Amino acid sequence: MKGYDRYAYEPFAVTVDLAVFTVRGGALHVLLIRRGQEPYEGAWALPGGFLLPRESAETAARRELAEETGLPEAVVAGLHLEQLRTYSEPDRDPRMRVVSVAFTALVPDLPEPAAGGGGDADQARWVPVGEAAGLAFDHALILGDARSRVGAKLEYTCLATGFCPPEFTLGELRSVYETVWGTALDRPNFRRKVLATPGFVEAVPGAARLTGGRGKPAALYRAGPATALHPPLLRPTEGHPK
Amino acid sequence: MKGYDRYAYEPFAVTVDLAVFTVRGGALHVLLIRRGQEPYEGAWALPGGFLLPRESAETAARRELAEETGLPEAVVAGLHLEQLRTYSEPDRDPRMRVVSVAFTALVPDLPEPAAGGGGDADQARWVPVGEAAGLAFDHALILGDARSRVGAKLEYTCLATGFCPPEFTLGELRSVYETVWGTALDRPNFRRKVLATPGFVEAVPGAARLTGGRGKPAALYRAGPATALHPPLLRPTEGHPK
DNA sequence: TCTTTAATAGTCACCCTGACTATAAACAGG
DNA sequence: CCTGTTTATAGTCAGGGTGACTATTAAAGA
Repeated sequence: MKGYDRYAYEPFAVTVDLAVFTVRGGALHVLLIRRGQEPYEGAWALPGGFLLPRESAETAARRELAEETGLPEAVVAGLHLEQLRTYSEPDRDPRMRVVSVAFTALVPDLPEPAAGGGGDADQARWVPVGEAAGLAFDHALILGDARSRVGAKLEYTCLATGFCPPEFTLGELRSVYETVWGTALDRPNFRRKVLATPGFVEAVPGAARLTGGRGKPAALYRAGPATALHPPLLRPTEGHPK
Repeated sequence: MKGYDRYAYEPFAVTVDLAVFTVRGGALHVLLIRRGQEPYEGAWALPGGFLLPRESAETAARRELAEETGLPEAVVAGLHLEQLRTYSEPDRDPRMRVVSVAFTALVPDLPEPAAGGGGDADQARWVPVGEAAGLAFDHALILGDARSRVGAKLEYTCLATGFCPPEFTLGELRSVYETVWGTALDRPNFRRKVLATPGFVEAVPGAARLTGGRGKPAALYRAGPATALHPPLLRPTEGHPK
């Protein structure tokens, strides 16, 4: 706060931008909206918006998330939402100086294409991250940073369960890792590792899921109370031959 | 950017705050300045200041760091500086709405008490983190977050060398870990681990340090090109008995 | 000279991990 | 109805990293 009263300070516009991920059909998807006006009219962009006068960035991010996904407030309140970083390059918005606090969120595969509800976005859609090109502003950079962060977080936190419905099989959980990391994991080893981590998942007392797809029916699990993974679940040979 | 032209947006003041750490005499220290005016006049605070009109937060943070520490620009340009997170609670500053982007920096033990140079702070001082109480604004929260981050980063990155002078002994490096983590580490095991990680440190071709302190003279090392630690160097029993 | 301190070398057992094999239980198709 | 495919689950085995520990060397200080 040095110089607080000495420098003339410039007012900035402050926004939040959200990189909302889900796993759908074996591919990592991100929620994008189509811009309805200049600049970048017609281009796809990350959802987001201005902070209201008495809102923190976290509050604004959760509000925007609820508006864009159409999820009920109660559900949104329980979702994993995390500050990524703040983007403040002077020319990131061609009209004026905008500082944006970026967030990352993980949601299970939603039944509807999202954003039919209260959102005032022109159009909203889940897009495979590989196909998200030509994003407005510096949103490609933000998306890249968010993608890296999510991949890294899977290694040493339990938040992969955030991509899963309330009850899931170990196969579904493994497919989250395989989808985000883009690598295949050994089934028995993954199972051993997850079950050996106390508090990561807990078995559902009821029966096993029956005629889901092909193959032997799998047991159902719920997310456990743990948040960190010790020791971590490292992705294979991530450029570093272990 | 949804609603960009729909909501009336409120202008905010944007600042950077810096948690600058160093290891000195077996204790983790943080750089604090004494506030010269209200609010919190006379209280200690993290160094920081407003973004200039065409500055990014990163640029502003590095500029403030140079001003506060009195280090030459060339040195500051090479220091490790990392965004921590953005603090945007509406009432974090009693006068007006201020959004602050917080950064963490690691510096070697500086010869001078710092901030005699170009800084316009009332007074600047290195303070052991344990004795930093009654900080202005939400700076105690920021300091706590920064401290956690630094501790965690030591586990899976090489940035402990950022606390060391250009050439250092393994004992000095180990003392960085012990100081930040507050735990004792086994000497031989630490040595084995560090030397087994390619690119973490590299031996200095010259001779060993001679009459430093007591004990057998130690070999000198430099920071290597690696930035990540695979596998990580986990702190002992960090609540999770491995 | 003897003690203390720190650096360095080396040992050993345990556990985690990756790689792999085997069995069970569903479905698809002929 | 049988067979092949798919997935879940159980289990084995060797190698590597780690924690715990001992031993040796080389300096400073009393």
